[in-house]
Amino acid sequence: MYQKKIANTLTCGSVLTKEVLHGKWKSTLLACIAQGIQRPSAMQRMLPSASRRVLNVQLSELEHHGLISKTIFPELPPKVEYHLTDLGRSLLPVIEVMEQWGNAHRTELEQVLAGNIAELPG
Amino acid sequence: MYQKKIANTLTCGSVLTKEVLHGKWKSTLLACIAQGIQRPSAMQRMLPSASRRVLNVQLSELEHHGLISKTIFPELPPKVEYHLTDLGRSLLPVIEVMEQWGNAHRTELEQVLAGNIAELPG
DNA sequence: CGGGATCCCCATAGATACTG
DNA sequence: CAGTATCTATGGGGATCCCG
Repeated sequence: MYQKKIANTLTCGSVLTKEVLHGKWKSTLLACIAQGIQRPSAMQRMLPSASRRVLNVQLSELEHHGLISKTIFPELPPKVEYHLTDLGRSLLPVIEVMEQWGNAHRTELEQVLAGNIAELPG
Repeated sequence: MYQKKIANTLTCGSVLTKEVLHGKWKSTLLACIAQGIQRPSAMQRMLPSASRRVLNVQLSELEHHGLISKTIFPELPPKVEYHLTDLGRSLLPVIEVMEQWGNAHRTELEQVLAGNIAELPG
């Protein structure tokens, strides 16, 4: 048996995950929702540097990807809440790992990424 | 003490990590190198759908970010090898986690991502 | 309050061709 | 074999305005 090139299993999975997290605010949004920030206006207050449109776009994508669910309350004024789905919840540990690696190497990384990362939320 | 908005620790780290992995082929390249595929020509054979230029660009970025090191052998024909740095090696478990999540939910994800993901290496 | 629609910029990355 | 220069296309994301 040949070594089957690169372990497809290794590459593909991470590509899928990257695809799901692809978008400037997605991981942040998931973190927000996980913390109980469920309404669009609250998220916007959380992330002042993100435009409303982009938030909407990315929330739609997250919803479409099955990571979050959207509840519309037919009230006045309008009210919307987002919640994590099981799939979304299962992604949290992954984000947490990325989180920890990023924090562990923050010093080195910020030096090198300087300029690319204008505004970190914090 | 107020709750300090969103846990900065949670968001920032993952943003840094995402930034480092940002690029179509980066995680794949890291996986390649980790598996002992160290020469550009070999990587290109591995990833026929990636152009030479893009691979070079992304390898440069990885190098600049301190994840890999580049060794140039002053021979003829030219020979170059890339190796993981300690920082790069430390990122492998993270990729592995992303990998596993992606594989675990492959079925659901591929349905939804259909179209976005044209060609998975595998 | 929540959500489009439109316009515009720029970074990513593909194709191609050329140099050491 | 390795790397670079141009040109181009695509799409992510910012700003702004308007509608339920």
